Amino acid sequence: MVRAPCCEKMGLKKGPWAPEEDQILTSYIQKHGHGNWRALPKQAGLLRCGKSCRLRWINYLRPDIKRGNFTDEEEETIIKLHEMLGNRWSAIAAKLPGRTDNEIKNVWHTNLKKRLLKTDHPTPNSKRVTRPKIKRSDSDSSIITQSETANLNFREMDTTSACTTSSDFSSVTVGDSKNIKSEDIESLETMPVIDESFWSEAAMDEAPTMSSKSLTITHDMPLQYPFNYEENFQPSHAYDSNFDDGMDFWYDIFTRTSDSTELPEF
DNA sequence: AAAATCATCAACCGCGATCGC
DNA sequence: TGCGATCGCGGTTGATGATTT
Repeated sequence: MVRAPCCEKMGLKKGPWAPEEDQILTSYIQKHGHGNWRALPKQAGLLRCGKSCRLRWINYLRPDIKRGNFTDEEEETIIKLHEMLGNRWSAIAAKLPGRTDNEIKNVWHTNLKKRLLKTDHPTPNSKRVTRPKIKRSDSDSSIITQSETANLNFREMDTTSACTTSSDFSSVTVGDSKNIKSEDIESLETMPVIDESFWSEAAMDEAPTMSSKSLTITHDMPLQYPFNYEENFQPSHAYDSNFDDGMDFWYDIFTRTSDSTELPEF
């Protein structure tokens, strides 16, 4: 099999993405989705290879990306999952809504691996020095600042309010927007009862009703730049393959329920 | 203050898996 | 069923800012 020539040989651009390119890619996916990554850049008018576009979208531009530093709980989850799954970053990412495999991989190599070498039993509350997020360049600074700002502003949805699209579920978290602790993955005995209809096909199109009052669906606020999410974004286009795995995970959690209607303390 | 070193993370690369003709 | 095209994953690199010397 003959490989397609790499981007450089085709005269395509490499390296960091410019805000204009982000805008073009975002607009295109909003309007048309990403049927064929390879054809996308040509159709969108980008001098990038499809691979690069896909990576940019998945790791950075997707509206359901959670930004900012990892919480202790998230880090503990990664450590635990890495014990179980090894370097299967995409599988680990599927368990951490809003986080990408690339991001998790980076965190593992730059932070967690070293921490594990120092101590066999790291504690979530152990004091750590967290370096501030690096501002990579002047052109990127607005993106990072606004993204981080956006990340601080979760839009909490009432459990009975409408979740009309699949992407509404893409950042599902439980227990007051916190993430799952590693121990909870092993012992999930007190989870809320979810109506079966929640998981039905129709539920993706219609507003589901959940029986647990303590379950909260959260949704990351869209990035200020370059999105105009509220007006223009079509959530169906945000669908990602990892979403299936993520849903499997949540389904697994919620089906292991007891009579309790309260979530465990995360 | 400058140079050297370290840490971070976006992006690239190559390969195996999967898809579709 | 075979084969080419495409996708997605994991490993790696390199640019850049932070910290240390």
